[in-house]
Amino acid sequence: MQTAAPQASVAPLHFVPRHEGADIDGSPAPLKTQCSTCHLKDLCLPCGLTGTDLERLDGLKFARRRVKEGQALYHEGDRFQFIYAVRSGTFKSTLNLKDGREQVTGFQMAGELMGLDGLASGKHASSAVALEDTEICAIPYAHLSELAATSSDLQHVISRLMSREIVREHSLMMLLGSMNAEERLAAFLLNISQRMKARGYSASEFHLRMSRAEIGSYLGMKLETVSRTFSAFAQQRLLEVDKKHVRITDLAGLQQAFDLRVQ
Amino acid sequence: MQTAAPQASVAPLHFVPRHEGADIDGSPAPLKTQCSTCHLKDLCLPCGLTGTDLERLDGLKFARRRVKEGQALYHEGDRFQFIYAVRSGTFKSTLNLKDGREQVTGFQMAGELMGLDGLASGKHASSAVALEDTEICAIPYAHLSELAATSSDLQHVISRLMSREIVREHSLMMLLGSMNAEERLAAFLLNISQRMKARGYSASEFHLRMSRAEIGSYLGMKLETVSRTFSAFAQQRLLEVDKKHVRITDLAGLQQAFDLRVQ
DNA sequence: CGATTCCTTGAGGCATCTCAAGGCAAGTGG
DNA sequence: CCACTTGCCTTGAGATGCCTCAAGGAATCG
Repeated sequence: MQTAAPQASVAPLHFVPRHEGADIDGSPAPLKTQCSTCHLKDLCLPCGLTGTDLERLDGLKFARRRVKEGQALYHEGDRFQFIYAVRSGTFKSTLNLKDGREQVTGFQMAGELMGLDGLASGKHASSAVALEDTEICAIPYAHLSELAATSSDLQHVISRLMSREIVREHSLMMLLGSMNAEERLAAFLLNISQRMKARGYSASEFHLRMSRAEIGSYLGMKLETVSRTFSAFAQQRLLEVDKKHVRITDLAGLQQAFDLRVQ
Repeated sequence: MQTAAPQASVAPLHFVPRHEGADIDGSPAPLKTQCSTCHLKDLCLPCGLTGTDLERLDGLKFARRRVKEGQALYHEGDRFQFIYAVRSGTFKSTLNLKDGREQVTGFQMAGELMGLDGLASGKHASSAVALEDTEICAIPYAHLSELAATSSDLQHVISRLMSREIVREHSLMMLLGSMNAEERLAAFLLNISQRMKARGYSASEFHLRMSRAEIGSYLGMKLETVSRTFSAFAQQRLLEVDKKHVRITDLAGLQQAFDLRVQ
């Protein structure tokens, strides 16, 4: 699935086209990708910005790019140069374990940022792989950084986004540290549900882009346990499930399965 | 142990003295606390800064403060105003679970920052409690933010510190998601060992400031399991343990207990 | 010196893992 | 178009690692 051994990959621009304004597959794209007119602006980087700050963000030049299902956007160890914003589709972020297995550390949907972990050491600390055909914006960090120097509001937005990532991981630690299988899966589904809703999709019925094994890795359980827990929820009439298609029929009940532990 | 209900506490300056340059207990402190001359400058906020940037950081005015064992520096839900740097002693960061238990999300030692998670929403997302008598610097975020606007290097340092926190949590997720009890405790001890070494203390012999229950919460296991795993390591002659005092006698062996899984 | 807190250890239970088998859907090559 | 492969999911049965419950020891404190 990976196109290069994580440690061997050194070409920083491997997947990123140098020519702005065109997709990697050659199909035409807007000459200028602007944040201010993007339909994701309330979820993504520009979130919270208005007026001059938002206009200033339009000074940011970046490439849009398609990443096909199964392809990696970047690998663990790649040089950090870009922050990526998901335009469409879903990604997983993973760490590699010594024994060849992978640990999924997150799933990213439209409007969400990837790659912030690369800032610490200048190299990406995780890999990002598309779970379906996707489109992303590759934002040069150096350029974003320059721009942030001209606007404290923009700088604040970036800091806040990083902080949000920290908070997100806190709650995942809580999940991994103190919940049982049902609570974990309930928490996961409710989180997906919320994020779907925020993107204008149904909160109660959606298609999961990730496999049972990937959900399991993310939630710290085996794929068989994920499957059994789905079946258990179905039997409790909390949801209907057919492979990757999920319909939540009792949101309150699912909430309760999760709420038992969490504040 | 908590001096106020997490949600009820609203006074942002609750624990922070307004008069700079004096400790909370009235004992004299340097009139001006400067980063450039701090013995922790290579571990803490100034890490990586030199010359004019380091000098600029000295423009930052902040209070030093003692927090006694068991006292909270801030509570989950408190208004976010300061970033805190540990000058001496150890803290734990915790999240509150609905059932009254707590989840430990991290331990902070001298030179490490706390409170970055509060940026996301303007309220602290976790609580910080001293595990021994401690001293901290309370850095007003607004002020730091202003200063960062004048120096892209300083701004970069802050971003990098936040990124480091994200990376740290990634590895903890890996630990919680895919390791057994021995691997978890080995990883924990090796991490403490490294951090002690970085602070000029022995890497092989140290005093743990946290209880078995706190270690367990952090590592996602019960205190009895922590205790049993310590005993197992002692029996394998990897270390000697007497309550909170630990002496690692076979660092390589401990590495191996941990390395089995992790890259 | 009793109360309290923390740690250790044992015994038994249970949630999750492991191993295994089979079904279904999509892709592939004859 | 069909046989075959492959990937993913589900379910069962048994194993096991960690949890739960319980008791006792050691250190600390008022």
